[in-house]
Amino acid sequence: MSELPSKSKRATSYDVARLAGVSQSAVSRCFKPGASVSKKMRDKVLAAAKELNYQPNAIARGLITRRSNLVAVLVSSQLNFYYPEVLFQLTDRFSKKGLRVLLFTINEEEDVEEAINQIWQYQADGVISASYLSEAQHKTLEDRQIAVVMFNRYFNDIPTNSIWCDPTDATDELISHLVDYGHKDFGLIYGPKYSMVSRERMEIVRTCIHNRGAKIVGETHGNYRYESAANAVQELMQSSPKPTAIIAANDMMAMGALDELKNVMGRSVPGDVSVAGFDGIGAARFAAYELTTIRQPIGRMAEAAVEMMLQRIEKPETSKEKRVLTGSLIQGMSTGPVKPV
Amino acid sequence: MSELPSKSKRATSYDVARLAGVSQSAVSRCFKPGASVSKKMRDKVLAAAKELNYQPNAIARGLITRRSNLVAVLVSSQLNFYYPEVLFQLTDRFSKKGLRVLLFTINEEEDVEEAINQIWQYQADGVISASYLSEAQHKTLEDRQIAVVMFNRYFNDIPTNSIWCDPTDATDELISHLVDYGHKDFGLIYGPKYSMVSRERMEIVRTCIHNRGAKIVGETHGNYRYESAANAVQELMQSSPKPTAIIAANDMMAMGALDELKNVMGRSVPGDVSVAGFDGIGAARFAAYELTTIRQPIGRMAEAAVEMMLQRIEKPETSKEKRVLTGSLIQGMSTGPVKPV
DNA sequence: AGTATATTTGCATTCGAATGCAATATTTAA
DNA sequence: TTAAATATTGCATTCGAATGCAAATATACT
Repeated sequence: MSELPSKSKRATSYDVARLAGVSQSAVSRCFKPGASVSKKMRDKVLAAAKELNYQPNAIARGLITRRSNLVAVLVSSQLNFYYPEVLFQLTDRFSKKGLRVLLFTINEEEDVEEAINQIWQYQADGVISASYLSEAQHKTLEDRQIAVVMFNRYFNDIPTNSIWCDPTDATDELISHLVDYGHKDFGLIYGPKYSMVSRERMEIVRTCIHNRGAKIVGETHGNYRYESAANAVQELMQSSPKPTAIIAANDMMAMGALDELKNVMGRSVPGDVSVAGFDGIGAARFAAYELTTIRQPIGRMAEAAVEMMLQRIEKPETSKEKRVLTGSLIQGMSTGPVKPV
Repeated sequence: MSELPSKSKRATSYDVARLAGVSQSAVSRCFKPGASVSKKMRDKVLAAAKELNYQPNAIARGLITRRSNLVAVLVSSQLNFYYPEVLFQLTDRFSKKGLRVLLFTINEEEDVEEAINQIWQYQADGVISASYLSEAQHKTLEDRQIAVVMFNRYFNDIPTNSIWCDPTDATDELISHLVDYGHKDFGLIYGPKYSMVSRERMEIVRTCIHNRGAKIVGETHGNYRYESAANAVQELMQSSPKPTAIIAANDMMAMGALDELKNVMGRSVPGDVSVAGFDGIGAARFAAYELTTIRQPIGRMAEAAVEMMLQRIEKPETSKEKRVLTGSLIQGMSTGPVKPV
């Protein structure tokens, strides 16, 4: 008949217990899903909890249960619209499963180390990496019993829990379309040299091009960002013969390439040059681009990643798994027949 | 001489203390910045800590200090490139200040309630809201002593800690340019009805237009997303006289409007119609758009928000503050003189 | 009713680090 | 050299919820 509860001080399970006239353990059990509690007890406790605005303290809970229900998500902070899409998809889904997202943006290699430290300090239950992560760093996390799921990357040498998108079929479809359209000379824009995704995608592209009897007249690198495509295109257009089709390792660069061709170099797309990318980000569908692209099913990939993460957190010992979804070709307006000479 | 440390079990401050032959309190103090520790002690402890891979457990620390060093960030999950930019800027900066970001994506009103619950459970020290937040919800957070900083929004009726961007001068500059270019008939695309940002921006636009002796020939609403601009533009172009300049409440809609005009309706921009937006997002600078827009200094706003948040967390009692930065006009290629008839 | 069984509840302890206070060590001043 | 002042260290307790185990209560069965 005296304490004002929530105003100055947060109510604890003891406060609720006192008000409801039961033990603290009882309160705790009322907030634990499968626990053994009678209906009468639960009603009493929940009423008291409501009155005091009580919500269990996740910090205290985490301390004793050794489960923080936090998942760290590592994404690159570069201006590549792919990352926000992935991040938001993951976050929405984790929320629904009762996990909170601790966000880490990665600019440079060192940021990963710092993130790993923080992840360890905060006892995150798991990590989704959609960013660089060395094998050593991966191992550090595993050693510390933190579940790791790699999003759109994996290691060749060690088993990894990962979600991967296989663009092979869609790429073949893309290239054969282009070849059917009369394209024989291709220019390729890779992502950064260290990027496995880029290497893998472009390797498939190369193979398909050769299989279809066409050839690569120029290859260069960008850094996955829009701006980096401008130089790349300039360089490719120096080749002789000039490419009639340009494939970029992601949509951001494809958009940059398309803009450079149309708006700076005054070429028409797809009239003079066809352009295609990878990812299928939202912006690729904007009318200014209508990009032909190999789409990753980001929603389904996120779904799979979340599922795998829950799995790993529950049963850390089960063997590693690589889940592969397939990319699909989106036929946009940025590719078309070669202009008759 | 027996326990293997990190492999199966995480080292605690006690383990470090034992190895270094000191007390647990000493270990704790070695990890607290300003604490009283001799050099000898610190060296011994840090060496032991290193050997055991020890990092203080943020969860346990949070329990006793009542500071989680977590900041919740609420952003809308809609596909509007403005949010990721803000989010990443905030996250980068919070990291540097030793705060972790707990991310909440908001789809619908109810998500906010859930987020508030989680914030309470996780004892977040503060909340940055770049999303809906009702006065009642704001009050709930304040009552619970959680620092709240509103990003790009504020309440009229109650004092709020907020960061706001004032576009007045830049808008006046924009409109006067347009009027000088001969524009007399304006079409406006608002954001969603409930959006204060939209209302405020467009009110300024209206005022400027009237002050300059031009007139508004059509007004309609979008939902801030790219796609929503298509209908809006169709509607505006039914007006008579038709607008020669269209101002959208954000860049996403301006981009959508521009694309609808150019690529669907076959008008030239800025030849037939000039288009301008608000925000100054990265995509607005793409060559396909080169949007004229009123830029928010997102980096500086994020900086200010982080600063204010730290301030609030340290000294919750200091009086509320609204910090206003000014927007600036970016002259792109999407606006120009009216075509002579 | 009386016993056996199943369900609820409470007690006491635990998780890992921080901190006020007292005890000890070190430095300074005289 | 010694007393006084200062800097370090350790002890013991605290934060708030979860849980194994034992005690108490309810239910089922004969």
